[in-house]
Amino acid sequence: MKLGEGVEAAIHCAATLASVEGNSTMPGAALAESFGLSPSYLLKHLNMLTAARILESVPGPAGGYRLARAAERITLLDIVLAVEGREPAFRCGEIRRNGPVKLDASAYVKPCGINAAMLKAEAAYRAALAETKLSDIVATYAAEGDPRSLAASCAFVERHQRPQKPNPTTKV
Amino acid sequence: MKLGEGVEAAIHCAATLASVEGNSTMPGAALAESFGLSPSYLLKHLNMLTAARILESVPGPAGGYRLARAAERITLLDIVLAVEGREPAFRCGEIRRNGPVKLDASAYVKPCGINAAMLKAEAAYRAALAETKLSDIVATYAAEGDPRSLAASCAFVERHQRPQKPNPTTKV
DNA sequence: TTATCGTGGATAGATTTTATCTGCAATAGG
DNA sequence: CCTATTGCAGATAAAATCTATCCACGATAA
Repeated sequence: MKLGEGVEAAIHCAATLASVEGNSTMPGAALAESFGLSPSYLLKHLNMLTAARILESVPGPAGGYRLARAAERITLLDIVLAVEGREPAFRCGEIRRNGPVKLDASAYVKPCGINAAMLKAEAAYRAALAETKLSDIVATYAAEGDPRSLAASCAFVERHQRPQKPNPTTKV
Repeated sequence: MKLGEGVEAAIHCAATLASVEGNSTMPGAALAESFGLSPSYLLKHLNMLTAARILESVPGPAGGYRLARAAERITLLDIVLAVEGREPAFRCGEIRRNGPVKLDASAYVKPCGINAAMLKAEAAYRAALAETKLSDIVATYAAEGDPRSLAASCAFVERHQRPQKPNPTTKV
């Protein structure tokens, strides 16, 4: 069981974008630089977040990314599912049917108990992720993070964020 | 996020071995046949279970595998960790340090909040897995499974299990 | 018009997963 | 002792996935 590195990048980027003021945006290249990531590859993950309506993107110069809704309404589960996909980690192959004795399909109408137990555990995992909001991450960082790190992040955001024209159609 | 297919195979095999009487064993080839799996590959997973002291193996003709302890004392978590490894699914790459501004390491003594949140969710996952015992799986199967499937499984175990000499050193 | 930005597709290298085979050690039974 | 069966370790390789890069394209602010 393993999560791709994109999850870590996506959460960090989303947390950074939560610090961007108003409807300003931040270019993907700046986000990549902010965490020492490959820009081309990070865009793939940011794209996943955009497709999942977690981020909004603005093309053109002075464009970039911003949160699609308030950080209070974005959970870690939203981000993880957007990047890793919505399929459960445990996929039942129904190998119980593959024995030497072939039974009628009616013998397997009841769901596999092993699958049920695994999915139940995964539901607990997702519930825990759903409990943590992006705003919690940011708040914890602001409250407990090192002041130097905090100052550096704020300066970086300040330097790279770009104000947008008020746009009625995309306005929150 | 994905679990290997070996997990499903391992749990099914362990559940099957829970039905073996006394200290009898069942060969890996029989277990593979029981679920239509590749024998060579299944042995790899069974080996993981043996290394984790979940199964015991007996070499030689009339040898095979059996549970190393009672099914009541084996949880799904034991099996999942044995097969998939004990490392957490989310691995923090500390990308927060990789920005353009290099800070002293002392700025990062506090653990990354994102990592903490992800590991907390994973702890919930593991706790849920730890709550389910192998004996629960078997009991549910016996109580709710289709009688035909149940009968076929029992017959298969009956046919392939092999009694062992009483061995004081390995005795439970 | 130009330069900047996001999007999508093609591509390729690295890593992991899945699977097979072989030789080896252990051992029950003759 | 001999043989057949079984588990074990290692090499190997095919397949899938993850990571990473590049380029052509459309959008748009200045």
